[in-house]
Amino acid sequence: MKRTKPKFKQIIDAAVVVIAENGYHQAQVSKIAKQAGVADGTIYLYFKNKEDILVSLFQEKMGNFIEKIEEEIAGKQTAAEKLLMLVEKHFSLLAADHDLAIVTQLELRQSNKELRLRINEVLKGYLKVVDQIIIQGKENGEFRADLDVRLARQMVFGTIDETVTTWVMNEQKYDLLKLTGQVHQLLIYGCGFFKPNS
Amino acid sequence: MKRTKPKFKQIIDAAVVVIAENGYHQAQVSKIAKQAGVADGTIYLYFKNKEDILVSLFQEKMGNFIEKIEEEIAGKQTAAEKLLMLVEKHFSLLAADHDLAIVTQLELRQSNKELRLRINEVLKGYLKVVDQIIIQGKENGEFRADLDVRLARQMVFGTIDETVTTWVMNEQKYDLLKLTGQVHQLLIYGCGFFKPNS
Amino acid sequence: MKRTKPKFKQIIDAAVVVIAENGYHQAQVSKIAKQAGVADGTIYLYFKNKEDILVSLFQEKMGNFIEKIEEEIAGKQTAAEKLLMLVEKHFSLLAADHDLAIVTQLELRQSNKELRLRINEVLKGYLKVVDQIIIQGKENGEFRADLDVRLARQMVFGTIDETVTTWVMNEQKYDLLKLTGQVHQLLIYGCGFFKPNS
Amino acid sequence: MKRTKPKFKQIIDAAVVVIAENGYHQAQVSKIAKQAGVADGTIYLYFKNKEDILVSLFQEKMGNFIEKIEEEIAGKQTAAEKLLMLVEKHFSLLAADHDLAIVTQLELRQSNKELRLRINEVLKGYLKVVDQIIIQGKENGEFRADLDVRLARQMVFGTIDETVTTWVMNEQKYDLLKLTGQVHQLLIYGCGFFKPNS
DNA sequence: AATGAATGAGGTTTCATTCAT
DNA sequence: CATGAATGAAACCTCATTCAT
Repeated sequence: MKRTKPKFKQIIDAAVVVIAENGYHQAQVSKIAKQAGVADGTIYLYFKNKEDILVSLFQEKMGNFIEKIEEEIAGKQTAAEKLLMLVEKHFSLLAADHDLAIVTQLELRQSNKELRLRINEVLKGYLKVVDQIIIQGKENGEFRADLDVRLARQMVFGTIDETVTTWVMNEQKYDLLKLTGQVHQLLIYGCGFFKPNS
Repeated sequence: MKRTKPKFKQIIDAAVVVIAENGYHQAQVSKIAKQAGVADGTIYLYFKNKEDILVSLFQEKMGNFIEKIEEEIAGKQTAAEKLLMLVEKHFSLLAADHDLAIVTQLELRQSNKELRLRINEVLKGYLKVVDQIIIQGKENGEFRADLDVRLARQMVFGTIDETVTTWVMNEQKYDLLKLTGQVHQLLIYGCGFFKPNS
Repeated sequence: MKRTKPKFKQIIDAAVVVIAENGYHQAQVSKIAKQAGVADGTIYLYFKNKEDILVSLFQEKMGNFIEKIEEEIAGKQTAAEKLLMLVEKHFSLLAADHDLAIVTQLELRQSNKELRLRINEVLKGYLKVVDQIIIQGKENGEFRADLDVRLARQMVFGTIDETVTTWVMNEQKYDLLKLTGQVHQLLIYGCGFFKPNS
Repeated sequence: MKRTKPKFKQIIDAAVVVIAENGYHQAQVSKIAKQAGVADGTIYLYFKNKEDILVSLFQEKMGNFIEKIEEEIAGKQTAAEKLLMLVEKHFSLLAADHDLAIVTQLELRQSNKELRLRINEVLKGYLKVVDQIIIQGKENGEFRADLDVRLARQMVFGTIDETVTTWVMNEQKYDLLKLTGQVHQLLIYGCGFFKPNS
């Protein structure tokens, strides 16, 4: 399996660095090869084409991402606690890797429609986790019974994503992790966690 | 004033159509000129360069957008009513122009960093409107007093944007406008509109 | 006759200024029109095309040039005196019009082969004057009998031209006119004015 | 070192042929590539841009030029002999390569100011050689003590250059080399080689 | 497995010239 | 006579991908 060979990860990590430093449109294959310490042609022994590098990058990094979040969530009971963990992990994982944050929030979004569709495929795993939390919340009465799962998921992902993007665009000047509590509150209130005043 | 001449709008509208149909990277100036019914060179009598077409497109369309929303909002009293109008207008304006929706949600995001920075400048006007609503809501007690304005704004914009993007990516198969009420509810609950159950 | 109308000269003078200030390749017809205070299209009422402006410019300016030199030379007796006057006038006329000097020595030489051939046609009048001086010098014994007229003419023109070009390239920092005597000496010595040592 | 690779010279030689045959402004990169038998893109593995081809062309050819002349001159004793050798080599090298003569005397002069400045840098090496000959001539009494070195150099270069240009413009119909003796005589007389008659 | 020299398609922009007013 | 908005052809350069070694 190619994906397990050392050069596979080596090239992906090089891609993250090169894209973060130079931007998506200035991340030529030759630059990535140089950063990875291999010849241009070697890239094509591990990846079908340039798009494949980027999709693999997202799969690899986001795969880890989802796995870690699922592990942490498994240990929590309530939907609200799970959501808190999700936000915290989402923030902490990106805050821990500045280059990756730049790549996922800013640079990779400049890719063409086809590539973004394939990236969205990868994202679906993450969105399913969110859906499960919301469904659980509705079932056990934490959240409103009339909550639309898809819309709630869009609020959760949209809010988290917009928060991280704003943080990256502000050059990560403030502490993203400190926002966890307030963002979590926005989300669970939006989900009707506390019953509207009766 | 160039921006008032008929060909200025003519070229911008042509750009929207061409980008929506062919994608950002396949929207050559010659295609836009052909669609607009002018010569390639004529484009450059009205725009400094290709980037200027795209920025002007955004300014023109989003400018209208913000103006219309501000007008409608002015007639409303409460922050919740204003937010409802904002969501409704945002959805209805994009639902009314399928091509424009594709361009703003998917295609224009592929532009390079410099162009996106200039687009963000235009967006700031929109975000200010959101901020004002949130501030009013906090002041008159509709919203939580401990609500962080910036985070709330990010939730509002992130949720709306994510909702529209999902709708566009699903090829606009369902009625975006029908989501208005539920999205609005998510947002005002998130803002603590109804006091947590006491 | 078009050439006598005021706008004809007006446009030519504008061309000299624009070319001197912007360089040959940045001297667009529209810039010349603006400098001349006329519309772009008006240029084409007085000149067949852009090349015609440049050839006319050279004819007009160099025509004056040759006329003035011929007048001055007519009053001199010996070939050596005539050559001195030629050098002096050549230097003084270009030193008096810095823009024209830049245009003739640097900018107009960037024109294409065809244009340069037409410019050379105009130059022939000047070269004939030089030839006549050299022939007279040979006939009356001032110059060597074995002097090749064509080569001598090339020395005269080449030396004067190179001197002026160097002066222009040095941004006209020193006094060109002060070189007259020494340049003259180079030329008449080259022509064998003083008999080789016997 | 790129400059030593065979394709470097191959492309430069192709550029000389293409420019000589088509003229400076009709010498597209694609034509040069075709003539050199390489792909368009290959050009850019050896040259930064089109201008770099032309500067390198001049450096390469004129570099050889200056080297050869310096070698030949080293074997001569007097300034007059050295000057004779300079004229002879200058004429013979250009007479031996008709295309190069066209390129250096006519076509390359159409280049823009920046390119010509870089070409002039290369020329300075040639002019230094001339200066040294003149200075030697003055020191050992061959030439006039009051000879201005800079003006004399301008005469030498101006005369030689004008002679070659005229020969090229006359389509190289006559034998340039046969002019060597007479041109040499013009130059050394101009330098006062034979004392003026006393 | 690894290399890296070579390939070649494709698009933005300028500007001389025209012609309807 | 004069205008100036409109035209449209034409070329440099980049970079993902290949393949002989």
